[in-house]
Formats: sequence, C-alpha cells, structure tokens
Amino acid sequence: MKTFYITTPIYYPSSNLHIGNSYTTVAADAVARYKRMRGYDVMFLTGLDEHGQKIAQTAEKEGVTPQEHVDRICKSTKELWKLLNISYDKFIRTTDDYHVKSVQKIFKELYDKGEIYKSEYKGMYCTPCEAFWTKTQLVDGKCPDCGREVTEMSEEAYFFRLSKYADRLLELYKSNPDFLQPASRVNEMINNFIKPGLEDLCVSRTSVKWGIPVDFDPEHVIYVWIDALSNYITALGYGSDDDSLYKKYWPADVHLMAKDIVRFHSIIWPAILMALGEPLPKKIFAHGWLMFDGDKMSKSKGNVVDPVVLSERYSVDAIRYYLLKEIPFGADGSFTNRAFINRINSDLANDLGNLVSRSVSMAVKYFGGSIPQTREGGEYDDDLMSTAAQVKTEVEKYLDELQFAKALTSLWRLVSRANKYIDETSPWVLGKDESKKDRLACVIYNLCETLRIISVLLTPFMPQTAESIQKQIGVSENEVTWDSTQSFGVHKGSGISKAENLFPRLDTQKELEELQALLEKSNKQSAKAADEKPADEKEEKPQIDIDDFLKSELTVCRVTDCQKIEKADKLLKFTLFDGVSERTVVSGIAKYYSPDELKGHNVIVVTNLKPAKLRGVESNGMILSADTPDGGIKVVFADGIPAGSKLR
RNA sequence: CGCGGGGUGGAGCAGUUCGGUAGCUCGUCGGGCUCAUAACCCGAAGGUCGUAGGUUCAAAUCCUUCCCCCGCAACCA
Repeated sequence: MKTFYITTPIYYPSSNLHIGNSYTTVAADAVARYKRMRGYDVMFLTGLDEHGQKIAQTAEKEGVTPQEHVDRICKSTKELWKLLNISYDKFIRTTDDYHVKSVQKIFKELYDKGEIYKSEYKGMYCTPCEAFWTKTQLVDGKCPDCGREVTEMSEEAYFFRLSKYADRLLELYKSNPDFLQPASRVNEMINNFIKPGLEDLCVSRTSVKWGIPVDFDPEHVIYVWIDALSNYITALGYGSDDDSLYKKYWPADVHLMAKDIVRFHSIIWPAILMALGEPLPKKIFAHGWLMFDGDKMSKSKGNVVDPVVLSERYSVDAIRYYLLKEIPFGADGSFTNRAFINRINSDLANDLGNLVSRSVSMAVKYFGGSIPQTREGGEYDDDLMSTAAQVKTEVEKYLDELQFAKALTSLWRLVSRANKYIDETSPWVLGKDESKKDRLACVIYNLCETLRIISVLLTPFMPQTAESIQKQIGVSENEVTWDSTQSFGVHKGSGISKAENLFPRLDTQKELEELQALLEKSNKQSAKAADEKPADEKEEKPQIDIDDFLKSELTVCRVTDCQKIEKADKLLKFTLFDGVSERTVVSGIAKYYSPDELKGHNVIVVTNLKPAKLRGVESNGMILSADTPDGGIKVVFADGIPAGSKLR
C-alpha cells in the first residue's frame, strides 16, 4: 500500500493558537482525508513544541509549572482540532517521553559523528538580565536592556556544523526544484541566507532550563532546532526500540507550514538530516498568511480572528471552506467580516445549500424519495456528466498540487452546472405532464448523482457537509468512495429524504454587526489578558541606587533640525542644541513622527551617552520617549523649559 | 542601487511563461422562472490593465524610466 506522510509544524504554545495555525492544520487535514480516500496509508502528524525560555516565563507569570502550562494549552489545542474536525493520526508533544529520549540520542549521535562540537558561545553577559548580547547589540558597551555593565563571558555551548552544508543545500534546490514550494521561496533562501554564508548553529544553552538536557553533559539543554525539528522523525519512533513506523513512512511527503518558518525547514532541517545520513523530506510547502482587511493579524492591533469564536456562531465547515478558499497558492489571503458572510451566503447557502435543497425536495415531491427505474435521457445530460468528469479530474490535480482554492473553485463549477441543469430541464414543467414522467425521473436521478459526486469531492474540505448531503440523498458507504465519482449510475435511486437546510441564509447587515461585535469582544478580552502580562514583564528591572541614576546626564535640547535617514525605515537624524553646542542624535521613531512635527520642539536627551554609529551616522545621545500601551512611541516633550536645562 | 511580492471595471482576483477579440467571483441594473434557502437561470452597464517612453502590423503581456503599496532583511542608543 502506498504511504503518505504529511505534517504540520508543531506549534509553540506560549499562548493559545491563532487562526493561522488553524489554516495550516485544516489544509493538512484536507490533504490527509483526500489521500486516504485515494487509497493511501496516511500518517498525518501535528503537535506542540513545548520547550523554551518563553514557555517557562509565561508559566512563571501564571504561577504554574511549565508542564502545567503546556498541559493546559495542549488540552485546548486538542479541543480546537476536534472542533475543526482535524483527522490527525498522531499528536506529538516535545515533552513526551519517547521524544525526549530520541532527541537525546540524535544529539549524541551527531556529537559522536563530529557534526556537533563543543565550543564557546562568546558574548557579553548581563547578570541581572540573565542575557547574552553580541558586541554589535550593545549600547556603548552596556546592556541594551537595562544599560548596566556587561561582562565578557563565554558560555559553553554545542554547535552544529551547519556551514559545511551550504553547497549540498544549493545542490538540493537545484536538482530538486519541487523540494521547496512555491518556487519563489527558493531564491529567497539562497539570496538571503545561504549566499551571505551560513554560520554554525548554536544548538544548546546552559542559561535555559526548560528543555531536554544533553544526557552526556546535563548542564546543557538542547536548543529548539534539534528538539523541535526532529519531531517529524521521533514521532515515527526514530531512535527508539521500535522504528517500524519510521521505516514505513519516512521520508515525509509534505511538510506543510506558513511562509515565516520555511527557512528552518529548508535549511536547518535538511542539514540535520544530511548529518544523520537520513533521507530528506520530499517537499516543503509554504502557504501564505491570512491577513485581516489586508493587515497582519496581531494581538496588539486587536484584529485577531479566533476560530473558536467563529465556531460559536457559524458551522465549522463554513470556517474550513473560507480558509481553504481564501488563501491562494503562494500568496496571502484576507479575512474580512463582509467577505466571510458573503461567502457563506453566496457559495454555501445560495449555490450549494440551495442546490441540495431543491433537488432533494423534488425527488421527494415527485417520487416520494424513490426514483423509478424507467428513465429517459435527454438534452443537457451529457453536458452535465462531462462537466462532472472534468471537475473530478481538476479537483484531483489541484489537491495534488495543494491548491485548495482552485480545487474548490473547480468544484463549484459543477454546483453551478447542476443549478443550470435544473433550469434547462424545468422539472416542474415535466411534473405536470404524466407522459414526461420518464424524463423527469432521469432528470431527478441525474441531480442526485451529481450531488453524490459533489459530496464525495467535497469530503476532504467539508466532511460534515458531505456527510449531511449523503444522508439526504440516501447513499451508503460503498457508494461514496472516491472512485465511485468516475461516472453516473451508482445511486440506487431510493432512500432520498429532506433534512434541514445545510447553510441557512444570513441577513448580511445584521450578521455583519453581530460578527463585528463578537470579534471585538473577544479581542478586548485577550487584550486585557495580554495587558497584564507585559506589565509585570517590564517591572523586572532591578532596583538601582541614586548614584546609578545620577550617572546619566539629562539635558533639555531644542530640535534645530530633523531629517529622515535614507535606507532606514525607522531612523530620524536630529540636530539638537543643548544650550552650549549642537550635536547629532539618531532616534528610531520615524514610524511615529515626521521630521517636521519635531522641529522647534524641546526634548529631553541623555547627553552623556557614549557615541554610537547607526547606519553610518554617529549618534551622541538618546531622546527620551515612551512606549505607549497601544504599541506606539511618544516623545517626551519639554517645551517651555529652556534648552540647556539639566534634569535631576 | 539589500531580497522578494504586488498595482487589471465599485470590491477581491485570473490572464503576463510562448504578444493578436481583457476573463472570473461579489456588488449594481434589466429580464426569465417558481422546484428551491427573497434562492436559481439569462442578459446589460462598468476597465485607455500604476506612470512615461520604446520595440512591433499588433503590448495587460517584451524592453527601459519613474511612482505607489506590502512582506523579509537592515534598523529602535
């Protein structure tokens, strides 16, 4: 039996998942269902990446252990997948025992092979912040976070010899053009990451505690790369006593993911596998993001669409349909409330739902749910059937290419064709003439067959809806196999019964208001929850005494000139008068202020900061500004206080 | 000159590889139908295909200039 192994990424549960994760998972689910119907032995893997500093911090804030935190998120994730009808075969958690053991084994093996070596992670360490910084990150030799002295320290760390795989990776892309899709991503990887030179990858930390320890050197915790990426093979038992699944399913047919993490999957992951001497996955497939009104969804913008919230009001299949229809191949999609409601109304209620409703109603009305065996063919029949055959072929082709939107568009061509067929054949006219009964029987039968085919082709995308259609037209399991869509004539012609409408039509105006209110409410709640977290995050800074503070010289300066720095999105170059002389200061607030609105104002400047070069411009000081809760930046103005005044 | 994507009727998109009546969905308007969820079917209006120039018998499509939007990278002293 042919096997098919498809994966989603393992998601990072520092907070609840968002709709982007849902898209990836729904898409993978559609493929998995499709492949199963095509007779493949499918392994569909999803899961969670549960280690790392951020998880530990989040847990601490919540006053629970990291394990308790991830257990909770894991539960809600599984609930979400259940809600969305995700048919995963295995759910891996990186805290699972078998994963931990295998990762340790992999790490050891790479070490023994010399692919991982122990070295020093050199950097500047800030003790209070417990953080490493590279020299370029430092602010005048001080911690960019808290401004305190840092000491040059080297943390012992293990490194993976990523650099030596650059050539082999280039060769992989070249000889295997389908490895990374869409193809536009390949150039991005080559130009941005491989050509500038790959550096060896730091694969362990001693400063992080929540993770898998290196078993032969327990001070070290295995960093995300090897821990998370190898889930794709540990889930199959790689490195365990029983690796039969690994032998059966690896290499993966598709690693599906959003475009932001292709880099790890197309560079680091193949390199790790090369180092292990294992086969590479056949395909990395990157899809676009779901934007909100053309904007990136983010919690701070409060424009997040929560699938759980949507599902409280709309059917799961409506959500699945929208996701799969609205994100085109190789590009981003967009969620808007209006588009969502319109899609439900026009595609699902008007086209599909109504087709089922009118067809089934007629079957019941004219024949009591059992269509006579004597049927007379006629005009339009052939066209309907050939459309069905074409659509089947197209759906298969597009699903094989992971082009869900196109597959659905194609499928809807058949829905439209069927609606038109009803119009062309006018069964209600035939129904009034007893002599046309045989023709009527044929028309109704053809409609049921079309519905049967539609329902089967629809199953990967909208399993519940498909089932509901099949129930109404009264077909049994062996009449809804994928191969049964090859031609008409499968349906026995009886057992048809009307049920509730699949997708009730929505009142657009009213629905729009209520949907908007619903989303706003949920965004406010999550904003509130998020608000409480960053608040105490900031207060972590240690207490300082007055001497520390007095080291800073704060001076009121007048902005005599201000200009944008070319080639830098965020930087403004200021000429400031500090009461004695002029100085140049660079500040990263170009996104929030135009040069003109700052000229002539007085601002507060840290004037004894050591100079630093930013994009080639030397900056002598720092303008005081504040991060506002909505994510913006406001300069602290000191208009009315003469330039040159010292603060204390 | 950092890398890449995009600018096509009111909205969202296809078409650009290999030049030759500009197409789809939604919306609007008109008509048909009454089986059906005020649904369905047919038709119409609406676009000098971002800008300027070039190649050509012919350009949304090829070449060049410029403008604008969006990611990534850089960048927040």
